[in-house]
Amino acid sequence: MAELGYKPNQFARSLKSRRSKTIGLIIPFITDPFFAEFASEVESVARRADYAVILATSRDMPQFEADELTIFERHQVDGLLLVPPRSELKVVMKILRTLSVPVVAFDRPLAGRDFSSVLTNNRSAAQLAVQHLIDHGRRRILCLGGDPSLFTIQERTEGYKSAVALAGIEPLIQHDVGDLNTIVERHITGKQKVDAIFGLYDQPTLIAYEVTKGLRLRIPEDVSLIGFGDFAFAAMLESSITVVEQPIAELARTATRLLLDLMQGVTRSSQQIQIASQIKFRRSCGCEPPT
Amino acid sequence: MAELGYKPNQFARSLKSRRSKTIGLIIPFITDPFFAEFASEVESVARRADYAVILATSRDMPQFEADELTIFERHQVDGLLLVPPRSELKVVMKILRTLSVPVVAFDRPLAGRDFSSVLTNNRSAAQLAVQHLIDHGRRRILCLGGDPSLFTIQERTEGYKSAVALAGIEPLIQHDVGDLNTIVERHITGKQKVDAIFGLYDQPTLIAYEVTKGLRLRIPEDVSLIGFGDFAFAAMLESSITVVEQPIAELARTATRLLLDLMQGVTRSSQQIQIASQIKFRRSCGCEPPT
DNA sequence: CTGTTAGCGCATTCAT
DNA sequence: ATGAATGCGCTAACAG
Repeated sequence: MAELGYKPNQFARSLKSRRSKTIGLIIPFITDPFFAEFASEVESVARRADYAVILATSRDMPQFEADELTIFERHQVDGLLLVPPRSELKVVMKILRTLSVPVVAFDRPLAGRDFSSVLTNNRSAAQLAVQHLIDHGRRRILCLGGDPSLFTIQERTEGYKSAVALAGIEPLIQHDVGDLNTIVERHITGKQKVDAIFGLYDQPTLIAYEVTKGLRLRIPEDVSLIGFGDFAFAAMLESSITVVEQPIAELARTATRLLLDLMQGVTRSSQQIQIASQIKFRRSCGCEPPT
Repeated sequence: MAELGYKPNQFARSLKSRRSKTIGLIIPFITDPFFAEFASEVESVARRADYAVILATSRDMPQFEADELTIFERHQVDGLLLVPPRSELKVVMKILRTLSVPVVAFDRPLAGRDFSSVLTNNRSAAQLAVQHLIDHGRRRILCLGGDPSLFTIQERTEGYKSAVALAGIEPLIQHDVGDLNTIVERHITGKQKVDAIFGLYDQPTLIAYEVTKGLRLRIPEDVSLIGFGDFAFAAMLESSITVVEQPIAELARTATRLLLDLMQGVTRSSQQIQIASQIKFRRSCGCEPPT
């Protein structure tokens, strides 16, 4: 009979079943390549399970997030995938608790331990990366960039601290304060010259690279460089940049599947899943990677 | 009374009103910075008008697009914003016509002239950019990269052709065929050396830059460079890259507002809107831009 | 101007 | 097995 062009009405169906076949996705910025790839995978997995994805961006502002949560509440999403902003407002947590649908936090945990989360090993991966710089004989390692109020930046910074502490090296940390170009320039030309830089995310990594090259210093000979987080151009640069590569697609698929499982009652209890990031060896650390 | 925590049920409301307060957004790839910024603005404008955005990615495959359209149909989106894939399948056009909601095409037009669209002046902006290279005294200008089956690439290529034709210069076009690195290398070192490159989108522009720098040629002295489409790193590179800057945010806001107007019946007839891209002068073309 | 009611289209129950 | 009836929660029409 469907040949007569019968189309079930989703509204009526939802009214009855109380399910919208929709999941909500809240990320800080869709223009950040990390979150863009995340969103892309979420959408792909969700659609295969016949769920539509409603997108919202929080700009890392808890108030925005709260607004979006109420929108999702109105639209009756069946599940929620979100990257929590830096601080969890009471408002937000309250909405999350009243929201009667499964929630999975991505990239950053949610305060309460009763929420599921899918994270990567920021701390140990950062430690390994910095350890690698030390193995290359580096002793003055600058830890560069990042908003220290973000969970991931905090964790990576801790990893850096552990690595240098183990080697008896004094930590040297410059988070996002003022102009990174100037900061980098000061540290690679001053009397207390730095011989390696660990970029806490893609932006400072690239700045470190460009400033160094611009001052006619060699990478990795004069300054060795590793960044946290891969980015499209890292491999294309003349001295290709060694990075900690986060398995974004796998993280995203895991998070989405976990959410779908929770929604279908397959999994009941909340889960904290951690997936390891790996170092992607290229030239900037001092290794000659296999081609 | 709402203090007792009354929440209207969107399903029931939609069942009655026949409107979902939802718009559908189909883009080729959310991981493409151009479309990511587009999506970001769409979401922002839509939310201010109290509409939720359902995201779908077509991967530039008409079949994917058709699938997504049927999903949107089921979810009863009130309007549709899409970047049409290269060729319009009959299937797709048929669905679009049966879909009884307003449709706005973005970045690329839809075959039928009865669809609204918001585009930029790919052709004339490209022509101006190439003309600018010619004004810098360049005569051997390589037009590089891009899928020639895409509308935007075709238009930009036409702009290039017009500019060189006016100057009596032989066109030299290499679309995406094989390894761009090799192609660039051959063209800047061969006997028929190229003295300028026009990148048709960000990727080939950056490849042109890196290959040139890697071969120790100077930009802009040896090779002058302009790219179509700005990208985050273009301004950060040592020889900052002059680009045709598309007003993405404005394009996106215009498209979304047009869609909202169509949905609310404010605007009835379909509109073709074109917004001009501007050249963003930096160093790679040979200009010394004001700082 | 406030209060009651019918019906949106589906899914589920109950009767046949 | 197939078929008729009820209600999901809201909105709009209508009655008091």
